[in-house]
Amino acid sequence: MGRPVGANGADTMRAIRAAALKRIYKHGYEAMNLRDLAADVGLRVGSLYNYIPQKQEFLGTLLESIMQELLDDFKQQMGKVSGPREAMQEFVRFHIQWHTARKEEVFIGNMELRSLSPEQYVRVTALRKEYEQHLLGILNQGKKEGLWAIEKTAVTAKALLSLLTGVSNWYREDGELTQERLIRLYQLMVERMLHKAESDTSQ
Amino acid sequence: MGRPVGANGADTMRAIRAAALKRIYKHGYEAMNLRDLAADVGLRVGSLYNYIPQKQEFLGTLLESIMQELLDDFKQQMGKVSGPREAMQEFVRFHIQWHTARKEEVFIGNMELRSLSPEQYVRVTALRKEYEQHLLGILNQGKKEGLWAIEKTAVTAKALLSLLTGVSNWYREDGELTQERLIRLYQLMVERMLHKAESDTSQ
Amino acid sequence: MGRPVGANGADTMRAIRAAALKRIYKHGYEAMNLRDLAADVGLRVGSLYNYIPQKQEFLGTLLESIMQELLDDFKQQMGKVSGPREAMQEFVRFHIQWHTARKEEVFIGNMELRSLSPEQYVRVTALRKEYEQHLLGILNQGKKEGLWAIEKTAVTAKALLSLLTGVSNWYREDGELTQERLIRLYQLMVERMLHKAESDTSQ
Amino acid sequence: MGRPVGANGADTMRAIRAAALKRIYKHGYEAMNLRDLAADVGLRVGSLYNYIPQKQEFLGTLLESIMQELLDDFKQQMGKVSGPREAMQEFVRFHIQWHTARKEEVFIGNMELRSLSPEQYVRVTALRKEYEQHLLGILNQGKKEGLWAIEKTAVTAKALLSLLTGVSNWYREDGELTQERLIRLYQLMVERMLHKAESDTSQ
DNA sequence: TATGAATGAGACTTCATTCAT
DNA sequence: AATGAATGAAGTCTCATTCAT
Repeated sequence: MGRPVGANGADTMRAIRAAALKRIYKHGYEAMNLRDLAADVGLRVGSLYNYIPQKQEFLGTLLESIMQELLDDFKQQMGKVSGPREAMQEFVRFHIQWHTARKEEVFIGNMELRSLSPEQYVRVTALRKEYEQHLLGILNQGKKEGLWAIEKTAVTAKALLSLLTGVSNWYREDGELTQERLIRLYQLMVERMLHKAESDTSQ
Repeated sequence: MGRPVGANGADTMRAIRAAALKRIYKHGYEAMNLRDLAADVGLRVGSLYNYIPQKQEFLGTLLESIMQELLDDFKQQMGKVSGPREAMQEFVRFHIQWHTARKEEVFIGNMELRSLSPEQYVRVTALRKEYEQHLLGILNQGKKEGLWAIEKTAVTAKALLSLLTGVSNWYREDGELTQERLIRLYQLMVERMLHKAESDTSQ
Repeated sequence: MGRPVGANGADTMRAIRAAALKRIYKHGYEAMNLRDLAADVGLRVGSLYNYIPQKQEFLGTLLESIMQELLDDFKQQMGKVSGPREAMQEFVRFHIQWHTARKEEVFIGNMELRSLSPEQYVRVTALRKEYEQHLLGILNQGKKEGLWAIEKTAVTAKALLSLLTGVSNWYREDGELTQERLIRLYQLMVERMLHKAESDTSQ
Repeated sequence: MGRPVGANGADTMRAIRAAALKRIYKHGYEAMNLRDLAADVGLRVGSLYNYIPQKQEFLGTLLESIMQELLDDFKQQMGKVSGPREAMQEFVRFHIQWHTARKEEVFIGNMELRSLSPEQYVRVTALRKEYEQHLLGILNQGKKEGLWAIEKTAVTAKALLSLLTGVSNWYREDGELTQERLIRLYQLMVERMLHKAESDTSQ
């Protein structure tokens, strides 16, 4: 009992977040119990409550902060691109980089929406939509400029997000495929997907 | 007590499966409790055990049967296609049809793998791989015939599956987009994605 | 596990109520833990939840039913009295009888109001007020008929209730004082308290 | 950290006592948690332990000091009365004054006896009995002098205490009834209650 | 003195599961 | 087959209390 030497609240909070991320990623929010989570960071379960108000609340803020970080990183990195073509290439690069580097965050950000309370759900999905809007913007711009063969931008946006996000499901950083090559492959696929070919019979 | 009029074992079993599907889809396997599931089909929780052995076992057979049905349906429908081009178009059609018609099954077939016991996991993922192998076969065939610009078939297969499966995340049958048009749009995208364009600088 | 021979829901429910009454009486609602309560009736704590929804809910319905029984008994027993004098004598008798026979109920009905949720509190105190109204009615009637020296009926009603209810705090049925004599003593005191004496200088 | 400007140990201790009084009065000793109590006086829970030894100990000394103050005040104020009649009038006045001015203390002094440890219980109830003895003394004196119609002084003492103490349950200082008038009303009631009337059929 | 960090005990509650009827 | 009654394990959460700083 009492305060152990070297205890530091901010560090512990970060450790809890990291441990929770891993556990939720592996077995899901419902399957993560607080006793194990506490043990991961060297605490007893009661002590967790010095850091989180409720398990449910914790999930909400976790997901919200993940989406917020994604958005922040995105805005920072995408500031200086010029045309839609370059923007799309950059989008692919950014999305894949983030979704391979932050695989766990991304996964639970997609999977655990169903474990949120209604209020939390609204907040988190609002951030997701904001991100999607950026992609839609690029597509619309390119379509307006006549660059791409896009039938319905809304569908294309959904398709692109599925395509790119799927990477996090199978890509392993320690595999033979380097991240740079992975990005190049996807940039190519996307380029082709959007390309206006003569053979197109669309519409 | 006693058997109510009109009750039929097979019907009840089907009702349980359907109710479980809905509940797992909405809030996950862990969040589905047997009391509620029983209530869905007009039973008390104890009576469920006349139909299922254990909650965990039940999940395993549920997922396995879903994958098995997918495979069976696939084999039946894909029997008569000739070349890889036609095969790919058919694959897109089949996958989207199944993934929109059986949205709940598909979703939990992807999401609840982590709730399986190791043995169950092996069995179910084996079926998933078998399905993926069919797609890989088509891609390899097309590549061999020089039809498509494919850098790495493994990556392309993963990419295609993400792309197509993603449909189930957002498509609503009651929306303005008909299923036929949806399929056509995706067939186009896939065609373009695989298309060997002159401008391609790949490899 | 499973259903033991001879288990019967209604009996168990009654036993739980009785055991709870005793425990709350002795140490208060907050100090009553469900493990002990369950043990009192030969159950494990989880089994309690086949009978009660929540500890808090349980308290609410317990108090409500106590007050309701008091009211029901009161109405039944007081049906046939004629004038206010007789009514008052009967009221004293009834109140003391009930408050000595049902000492535990009475005590927690008074003490645990503070442990109720706001909604529960409203419901229970409404019943208490209804009971008090009956006493007020008798007092007003007697005052109208000029029988008694009552300055403020509201104050007198409160005073009488304190006086009579207090009995439950100290009276022991196994003491030397018989219940009949106790009642007689209080009837006398009340009679004198209300008596219009010549020496009265009031008003 | 460190001692805030203007803080004073004795003041803080008083503030804690006052805050505890309010909380225990409202929801009971068990329902008062030290975190909230600390917050009431602008402290964190750990700091409380610079003032109190244990929650349980604290309750004991609190109740003991309340009863001691009651006794001290009583002795001081009742020193100079002469006969039993005057003494009784004074007793009523004193009791009501104290029980309306110190409503919270009085209430918890009555209610939280059950939360005391056995040793604490003995100490506090000894003080209560001492107070009751004073009332008994007055009654016996009056009975000896043939002033009053008292069947059993012990019962009458209990009855009087219930009657008078009950005031604290409903009297509001901001109501229409002044304290002086309240006292007068109760003095009258008590006088009548003890009065030897010709109509008395007792004994 | 005050605080932040920790703990252990124990509370309420949920739930899959069993079994006599 | 269906139900009511029970259980044990485990989960979330609260709280008095301790102690290094």
